[in-house]
Amino acid sequence: MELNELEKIRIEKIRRLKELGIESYPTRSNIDTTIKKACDAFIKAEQNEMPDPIAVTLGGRMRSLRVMGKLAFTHIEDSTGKIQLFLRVNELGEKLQIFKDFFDLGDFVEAHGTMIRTKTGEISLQVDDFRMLAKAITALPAAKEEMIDGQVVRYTGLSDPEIRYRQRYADLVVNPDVKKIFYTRTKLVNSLREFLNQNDFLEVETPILQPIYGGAAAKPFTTHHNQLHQDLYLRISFELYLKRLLVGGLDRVYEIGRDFRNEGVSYKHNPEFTQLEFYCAYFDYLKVMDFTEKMIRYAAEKTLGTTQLSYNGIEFDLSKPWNRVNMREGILEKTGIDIANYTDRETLSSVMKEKGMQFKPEIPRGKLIDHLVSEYLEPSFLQPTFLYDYPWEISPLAKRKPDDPTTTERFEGFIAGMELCNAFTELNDPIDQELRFLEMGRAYATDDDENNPIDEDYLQAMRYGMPPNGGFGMGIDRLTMLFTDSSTIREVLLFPHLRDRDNESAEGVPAV
RNA sequence: GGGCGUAUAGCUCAAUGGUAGAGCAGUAGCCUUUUAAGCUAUUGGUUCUGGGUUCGAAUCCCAGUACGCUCACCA
Repeated sequence: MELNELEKIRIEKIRRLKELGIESYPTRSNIDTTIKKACDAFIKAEQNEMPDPIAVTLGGRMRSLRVMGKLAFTHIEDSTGKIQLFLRVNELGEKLQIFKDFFDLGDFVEAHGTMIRTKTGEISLQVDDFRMLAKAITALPAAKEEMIDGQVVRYTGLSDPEIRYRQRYADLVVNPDVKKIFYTRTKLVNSLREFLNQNDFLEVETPILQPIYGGAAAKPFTTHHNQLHQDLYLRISFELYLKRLLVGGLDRVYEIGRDFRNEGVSYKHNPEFTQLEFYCAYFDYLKVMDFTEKMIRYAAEKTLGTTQLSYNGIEFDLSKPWNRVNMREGILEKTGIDIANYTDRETLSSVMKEKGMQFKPEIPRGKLIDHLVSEYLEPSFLQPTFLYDYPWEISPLAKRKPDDPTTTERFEGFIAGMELCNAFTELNDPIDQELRFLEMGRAYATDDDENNPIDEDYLQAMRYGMPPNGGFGMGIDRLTMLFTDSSTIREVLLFPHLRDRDNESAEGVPAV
């Protein structure tokens, strides 16, 4: 490992401390409370006429340091807050020199003393003893502000996005807003769980390693089980396993977990992402719509304390009902094309060409419609919107409308032009399902990557009888983006996927 | 995958083709109520990598790598 100058200096300090009999990484600490608890107790005690002195042992990371001749100030930080340590020669004698010589920003320290207020009124710990808990060798980026010519110059501690994502640990220490995003994310997930649990849903865990992948159209990651000599896929969705559970009599189930898709990375795509899926017996897609509105509203109230959100300058209110747009009507309104009049690929593609639209000419009808939606509808869905009634060709797991077998009871939810969720009245007819699987196989026969093999066992499950039910899937990362006003998915992932930096094995291998 | 852009000290950034700098951090010294501490001095560079042009390259050209934006792809 290559050490820079600053790191060598700190290693030398560790060595010199050892000579003085001081361990830089002791095994145990003697901390007896958190910074917040100590401050709260002190504030409470101050309200008495003659408060008793409060003695505590606190621990944390040194975040600021001001050393003078015979005294020193430093702020230490734990996950509950920050407090100033006040170190004087009066209490510490010669030991103060140890602090001045060997303690640096970033070190974890422990300090015993009495809670006081300094002359400026700041709650502080007047230290009578201190210890190193863990020496930091690499210096944290310095975060400071300075007045230059009347302008506040902010030295952002760490702003290079590459280092921020690759060394998220440093990012979290230095940039407090980052920490806030992940607290919000966890609160959001907790609130969704809470809501589903309150509605009698059962949380379950289904296989991530799957012999047949399905439930979505996406390229999978593949892997191999050595002993079983079996190729396996990382799941691209939970759908087919969760619906098996409805056959088994678990009427309301949900799972929150990771999906993996071997596809492009973008501001709203990461190869692994967190999904919420639920399935509810005896629901149809209209009930799922209502339920979705309630759930997301609940999540906003619980997580943010408000339903008024702003994303990328777009204001929206989750307490209001979402807009509902019928797909056929929506497309007609935006493009003048009534897809009901063009029932095959050729006619639809030729009218689209007449309108001067750019698209791959060979794609099937379903994908043409999908193109119309993503090109002309999605970007206009800035306010929360359900787009509903999707063509059957692109919805192989959704039930057909009773009065129109070419259309399925399916909707997707959008906010700020971004797809957030996808739901339908689930197809529970095993005979139709088999036809649909066969049809999919034909449609994608030329496209190897998306040619999902037929899941015979899933059909077997359905033949035992699956209750009518409504299902729902939502990207948790995207909802977190909306809740934290983050412009890219990487900001809401602790460790977003990045390309290998120094991959020796990749060297000299020509790009395929 | 395409286009555009970025890469310089630990961090944030400067630098007409002509000696590679600043602030913060660091180091040494002074300093008993600081919190942007202050004052004095000072260390620190494979200018992303590899080629090329040139008397001379951080700067211009070519190739590569990583990152960013964007387009394409993506139920």
